[in-house]
Amino acid sequence: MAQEQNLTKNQSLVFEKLSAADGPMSAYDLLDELREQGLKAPLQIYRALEKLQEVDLVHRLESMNSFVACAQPHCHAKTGLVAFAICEKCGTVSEFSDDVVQSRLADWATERNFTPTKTSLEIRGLCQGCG
Amino acid sequence: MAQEQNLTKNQSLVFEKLSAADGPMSAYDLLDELREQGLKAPLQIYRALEKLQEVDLVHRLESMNSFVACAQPHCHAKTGLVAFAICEKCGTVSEFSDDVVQSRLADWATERNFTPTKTSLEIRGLCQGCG
DNA sequence: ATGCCATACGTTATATCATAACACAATCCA
DNA sequence: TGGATTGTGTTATGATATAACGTATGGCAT
Repeated sequence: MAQEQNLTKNQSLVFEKLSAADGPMSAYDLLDELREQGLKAPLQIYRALEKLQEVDLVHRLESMNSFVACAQPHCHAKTGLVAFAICEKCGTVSEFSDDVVQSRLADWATERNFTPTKTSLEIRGLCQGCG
Repeated sequence: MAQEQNLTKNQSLVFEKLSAADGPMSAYDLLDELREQGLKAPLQIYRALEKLQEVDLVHRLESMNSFVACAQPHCHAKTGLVAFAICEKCGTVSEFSDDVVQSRLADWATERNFTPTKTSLEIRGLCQGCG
């Protein structure tokens, strides 16, 4: 944390909105909800999101072009690999990580001299309540 | 296999083009290259891609909004989970699968009564030659 | 304090990716 | 034979993302 202290106005607005949401939001969702705070252009959102991803406060869900506030900023910055389970019915996103998966992937990369920069792991499906 | 026999004209065109390519292509890349074969609209491409994904001849790379021909249609249809390593410099995509990763994720899902429909696992980074 | 650098901001315009809606054609097979 | 399913073609539109430009702000070494 403490990172949250360093955020600029736009970054804070986006982060607060995303944290308050109960699920993922697209950049344009965020823009719509932040117009009354003075934000007017997509780039303002995308730039804030870019920074927030850099400092691990926000994750991008590649499979649905949207964004979520990180569930536990403190932990995951260390663990590296973050995975998501996304319910296609109710939209709930569960964030988790798995050391075994992580090390298997690290092994794969090491064996092939592949240098990973970012990994995305997303499971689409139906959650307990919706299954 | 044999599946390739059942493809329609548009599906074949898209699959052939994608198979001949040495890397991923976007839907609009495909459209540009298939105009001379008579394809004119994005939907013709997207519909073909949709079918090709259903029969496991093509994969979608979520992190880059593009598509690749499946490296080994016969095997992967069984294995279920397919992972990709994507070089951000040269664009090369390596397809692989890992039973351990797969079973860990299956366990996670089972424990939570989550019913997976599709999983995407993509590692961005630099390949051996580009690292 | 001055000048420089890195970072963020605001704005307009544009690029890129994807689907809705409608009408028509081909095929299967009950 | 006629209904269901799947594929097609077309136009229009929606949704997501970035380029390019200029300005402003804050740190910090001189």
